[in-house]
Amino acid sequence: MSWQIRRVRRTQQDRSAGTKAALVAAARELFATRGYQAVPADEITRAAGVTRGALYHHYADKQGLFRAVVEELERELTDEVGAAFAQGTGPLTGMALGLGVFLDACLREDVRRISLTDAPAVLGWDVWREIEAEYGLGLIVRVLEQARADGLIVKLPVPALAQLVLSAVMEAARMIAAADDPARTRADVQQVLGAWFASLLKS
Amino acid sequence: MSWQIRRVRRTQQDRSAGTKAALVAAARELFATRGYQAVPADEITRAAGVTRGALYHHYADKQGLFRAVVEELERELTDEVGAAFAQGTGPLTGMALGLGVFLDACLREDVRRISLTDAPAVLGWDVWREIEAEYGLGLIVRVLEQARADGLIVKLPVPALAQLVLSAVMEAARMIAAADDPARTRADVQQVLGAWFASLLKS
DNA sequence: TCATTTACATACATGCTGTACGTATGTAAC
DNA sequence: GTTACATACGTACAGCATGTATGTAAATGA
Repeated sequence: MSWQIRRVRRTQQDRSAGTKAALVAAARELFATRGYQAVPADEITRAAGVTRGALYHHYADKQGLFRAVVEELERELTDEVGAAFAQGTGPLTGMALGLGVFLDACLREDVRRISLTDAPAVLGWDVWREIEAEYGLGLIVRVLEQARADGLIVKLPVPALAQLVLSAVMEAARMIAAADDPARTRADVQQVLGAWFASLLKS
Repeated sequence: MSWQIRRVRRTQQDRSAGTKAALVAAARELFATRGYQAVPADEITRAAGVTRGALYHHYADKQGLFRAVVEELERELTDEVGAAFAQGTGPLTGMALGLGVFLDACLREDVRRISLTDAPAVLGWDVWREIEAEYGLGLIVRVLEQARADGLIVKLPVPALAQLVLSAVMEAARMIAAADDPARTRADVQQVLGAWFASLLKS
């Protein structure tokens, strides 16, 4: 009988899930603070306690890992905003609540740097759009379609409207993040966006 | 008497201006078709008929050259849009004309790829914003301030409004460029933006 | 005309990515 | 349980791109 440490037997799925989670978590933190380009893959794997071999086994390339990080972030964000929206009594108050939660979330370093700054450039706008369609944009489209079905908003092409609203909201978040006076900037953009949203209402 | 080609004597300013122009022109074309990251500096200099030595003599780094390209593009764009705006009888018709010219211009490969896609990521949003403030954003701010001074539009914080309008217009251009049916998409976004702009008018 | 600065070329050092290949661990058949 | 295979990872290597250091030719000014 030996006292040597006996390696616990883990299933392959567990191993994969564990290292992938470690990679995504490490990458998320490093990308958030220093940006995609400035972080070598080697540093990510070291932080995750593995080597580059593991990375290139689970992901096609560095972009693949980045995409996994982006999707995790988007999923979280959409859940938060969706939950806030659901707190509202109707689509209108819901939109205001959702906007607030979103703008708050966009102050976090990871969201700012990864989703708002790097994602479109690293993945390309087409892939980025594809992801957005499933998360943030999808949420807005559903809300707007519901509101139009209820006869609450004017007749406008919903897909185009949703996309433009999303881009404006994201730009608003970037402005707040970069502003000298974030509180004032936030008030300004909320006023502008609020006026726009109000103009969508049927009189 | 020799038949050998005699090198014309050129001033240093001419030499510099010539190679810088050649570098910017070559870089502009290559960046437009394949994007900043995918184009090695060596390829640019070869297309310009010089070596990397010339590049690093005139610009601090590859980004420096990219920035020069971006500024040239922005200058041209702002001139075109500004001219279209001036054709209008008032700020309102001018805005419509300017929007049309801008959306057309954004279909060009160089504008799409360099200004709309790569610029923010390569230069960083802060530098990009700085450039925009001098060109496109500057134009919109002047127009809006004039319109407000004339009592034509409602009271909203102009800087925030201008920035959000610009981002929406740029996103509209990206949408058209990426669309399966550009004509229809263009009609849709113009309808949405038109409705927004109209809502800014004082009743 | 000679010294000095400017414009460029060449050669080099470094860092990062992706791949080829080797090894260890889990999994399934007999 | 042993054998055969698949999966998960580590290591070593090759290629490429950037930026810099250094050398050379052209222009400028005294």
